[in-house]
Amino acid sequence: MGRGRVQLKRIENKISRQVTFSKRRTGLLKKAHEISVLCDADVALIVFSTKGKLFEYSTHSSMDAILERYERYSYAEKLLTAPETETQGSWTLESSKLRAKIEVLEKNIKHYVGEDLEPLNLRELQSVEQQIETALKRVRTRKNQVMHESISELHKKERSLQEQNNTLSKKLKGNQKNTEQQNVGFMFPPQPHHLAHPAIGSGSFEGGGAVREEEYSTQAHPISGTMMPPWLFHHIYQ
Amino acid sequence: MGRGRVQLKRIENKISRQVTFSKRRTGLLKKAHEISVLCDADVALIVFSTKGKLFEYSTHSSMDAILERYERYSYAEKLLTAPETETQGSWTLESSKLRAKIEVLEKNIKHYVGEDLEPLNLRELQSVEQQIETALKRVRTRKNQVMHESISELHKKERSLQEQNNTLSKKLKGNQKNTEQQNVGFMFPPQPHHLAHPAIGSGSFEGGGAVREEEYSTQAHPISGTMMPPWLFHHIYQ
DNA sequence: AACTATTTATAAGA
DNA sequence: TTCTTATAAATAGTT
Repeated sequence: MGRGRVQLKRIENKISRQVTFSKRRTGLLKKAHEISVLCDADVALIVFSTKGKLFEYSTHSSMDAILERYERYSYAEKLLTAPETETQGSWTLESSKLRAKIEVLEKNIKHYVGEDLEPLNLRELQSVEQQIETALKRVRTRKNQVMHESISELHKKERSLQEQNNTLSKKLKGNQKNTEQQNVGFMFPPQPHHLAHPAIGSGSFEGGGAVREEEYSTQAHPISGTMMPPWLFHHIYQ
Repeated sequence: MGRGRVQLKRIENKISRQVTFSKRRTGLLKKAHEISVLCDADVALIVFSTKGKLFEYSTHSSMDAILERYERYSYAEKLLTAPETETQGSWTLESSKLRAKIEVLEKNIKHYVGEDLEPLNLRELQSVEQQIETALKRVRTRKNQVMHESISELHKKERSLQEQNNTLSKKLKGNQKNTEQQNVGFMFPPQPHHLAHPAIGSGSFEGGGAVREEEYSTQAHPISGTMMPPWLFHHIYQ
């Protein structure tokens, strides 16, 4: 798209290669974002320039989440694809046993992941459904717990800092009664990384009440409302 | 690009969402390939459809290589994923590696079943939750399908039996005009056990319509206000 | 799965 | 880089 066709081969001129890279990278990230929004897909895109600079885009569920999902998804396939070219005699037997076990485990996983459901009858489907529901409940419970722990830890930290703050403030007042302007406030220290999530780290979260899971899957975009498109946001801030 | 602009928001119509996904996915993969060739970049693209199907593209240096590079580049914490140090090729898997795989699979299953969640952090928990939700949707969709199939089959049977019944009834009337008391009705044969649900056997349900997957996640109650008892409702619509 | 009318992306030039 | 513009490509809506 542009003036003149383009051959699908490496652009030799370094400058125009760079320019093209910059333009197309923008376009690619944009399109990745578009398909993820329009079609409700999970997308992860990683691009390394020739020089080794990284550019990335990923749907709300962070890059790591998607990569993890990818690994899980492709893991089974890899195992299945792993060909049987056994040469060693001594451990062939044991090996085949292990393989059998793997097969069983994989079938199990497939059902948990909602694949290969065709052969199941109604009763079996219901059983699987029930199991999955239980699992979901457990996962949510655990998530809840983790969040509450984080929150109360933060509260604790907050209280302790406040105390310290007050103490220092008093000392300061006692020491320098004559001084007019006094610095009383102290900054909080930086939060540990795993708590630095915009929705969790910042206020606006009710620590007391029950936690509804929905709030976390719908990751509000921190900069929505600004002039910057989300696919660019990544380059700059992440 | 096309007839009419497109709003950057989820396409609500399922069919056109799917069509758009298919088209744009092709385009996206193509462009990913193009930039990698033209600009000599390393690209990894992962796309999961709404339904959880995986599509991927990666430059010559395999997906794993790029993901590893990514992980190296960005500080990485991976949990469920085994480091996968295997060299590709036609070689044999050693027992110890098989064991390692089994371990991973078992860990995976445990997570799907909602066990061993303690070591997972918030992000990982969310990822697991999302996967389980997807699985649940799939299982329910499949169950629904099975039930609809059963129902329409029963309707067919019912019609055919009714016809037969009528035919026999007519014959009987013609044969024995003089007899006062006549047995006209015929019993249905016993239903197969898994279908012997009181409300399914009786009419009042439209077996024909296609079932949209969305109906199961959005808890809309399409038939509230009908005569159908809630327990059946649950099976069919959830 | 094809067909087009349009919108987008982008190559080249400045 | 950024802007402009001519043109190639992608694709939304339709059949």
